[in-house]
Amino acid sequence: MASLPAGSVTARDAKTRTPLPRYVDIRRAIEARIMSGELKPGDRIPGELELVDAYGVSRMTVNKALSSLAATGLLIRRRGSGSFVASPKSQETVLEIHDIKFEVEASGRRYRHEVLSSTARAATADERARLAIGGGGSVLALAVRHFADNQPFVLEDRLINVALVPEALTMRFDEEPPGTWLLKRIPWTEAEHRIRAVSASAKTAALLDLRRNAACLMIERVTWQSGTPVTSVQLIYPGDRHELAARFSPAGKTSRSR
Amino acid sequence: MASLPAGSVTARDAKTRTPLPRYVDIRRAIEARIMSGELKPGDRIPGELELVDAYGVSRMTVNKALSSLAATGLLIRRRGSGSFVASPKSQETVLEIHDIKFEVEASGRRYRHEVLSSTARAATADERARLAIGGGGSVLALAVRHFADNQPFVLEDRLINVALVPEALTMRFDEEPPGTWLLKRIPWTEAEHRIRAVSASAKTAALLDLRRNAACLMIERVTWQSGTPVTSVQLIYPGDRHELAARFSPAGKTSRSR
DNA sequence: GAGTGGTCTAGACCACTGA
DNA sequence: CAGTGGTCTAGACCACTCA
Repeated sequence: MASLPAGSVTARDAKTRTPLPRYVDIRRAIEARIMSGELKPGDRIPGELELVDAYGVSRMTVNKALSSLAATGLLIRRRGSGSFVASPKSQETVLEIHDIKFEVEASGRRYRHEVLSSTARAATADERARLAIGGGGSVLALAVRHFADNQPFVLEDRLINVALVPEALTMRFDEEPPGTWLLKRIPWTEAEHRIRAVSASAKTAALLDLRRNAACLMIERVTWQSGTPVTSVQLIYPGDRHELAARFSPAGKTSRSR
Repeated sequence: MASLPAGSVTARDAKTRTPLPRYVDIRRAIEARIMSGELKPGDRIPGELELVDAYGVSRMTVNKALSSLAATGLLIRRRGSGSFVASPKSQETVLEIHDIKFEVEASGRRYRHEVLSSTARAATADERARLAIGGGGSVLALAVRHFADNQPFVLEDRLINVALVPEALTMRFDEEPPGTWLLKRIPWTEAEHRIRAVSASAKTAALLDLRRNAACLMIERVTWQSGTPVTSVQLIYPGDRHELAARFSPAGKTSRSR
């Protein structure tokens, strides 16, 4: 362990309940050097062995600190050459998209939904494109309206891949909305979200109790299970009654949604 | 090392370039058991020591596999009791929000911007609220219009905390838009995004070359550096010309934006 | 070839949960 | 109490990069 751990024995003994793990200390120290501008994008940071000396810990511990910094995109690590401060190319944020029932109830309002239509049929060309399933596939198409305290909250337009979830055909979805049911029923491995703003069509406006052409937030999501499409859903929220919020810090995975 | 590693020596020797790390093997195996429905939300998965036996690896390796599953939210780990399959409460997705110049050029279009106005002044009450700075703070308020191939692409309305970034006052931002400059200049530690749909005001519509009341996607972002607000920006995109897209798989951090 | 990061091991001590 | 996960160590071998 060479000489003494050089300067920052850090605030471990500052009577935190359980002292911070050493790797968190180290991670924060490096973060701070980046945030302060001492280390700029592209700069090389000390190698693992140097940090082992500097902090008096084992290499695994340093590695854990650096790996977690790399995982959050603050560092680029290159085997054979070193670790470098990443140049921030984008703001990343974690969007947490909740189940609608959960979302409504979390805001203290009463949840209710109604199934507007439910049709099992061969997928149209358009639907095959949305779900990315081959020809001959059949789908269950559902339209659902969700309410919060009796006010229309969101319109749901959903396709379910019947080949993968045949039980869906026997469900009526009047107790539990299809999204909630599917979430419990089928674990997903991949999801793709698209978010955009659209003007309410006459029909949408009527169902959501809006003026025609009112701005709406549209979220489209396609969900796969190991490459097989499970479901595709289009959610239309009244623009003035809903927002997506996400908070993100590269250090500690935080996020809040509403 | 007890008896032989039980069954799955896995596909390590299946002539992949570099064989998969063992912890990835193990992570995938457990993922598969969750995806297949064999393990359902709330179920307890084998303890680390059992997995050590089952896979014939050291405990650190098992720990790495399980920790990464916990990090992506597939598992809940509780010291003293065990690891459990998480009940998916939300769809999480990583939204990658790029610098506007980068975004436009990535789509193969020519980028251009113009500064519509630039004012340094004491923050109004409203602005103090947006930026969450105390009274007496002063801000640089900027309005910028961004173009893609000479078509209006997005309107930017930005406040910069002058106390933190005084150099901003001397910048004219006609070479480089303020967002790009700030991103390089000030590293951020926290960001909050709000996304909603709004109708274009008369002024917005004129600037973006839209009908009045056209649906627009509005992204608001506040950025902090260790608790101090850096900048707040409001971006208004024409709803029919822009969408946010994000792809996410819990296993391997992927995401795509446009 | 020296230095880097990626992975792995076989131990260890601890804090916490549950019976 | 025995079992769990969280952390840590002091080694090790490897693939890779760069001078």
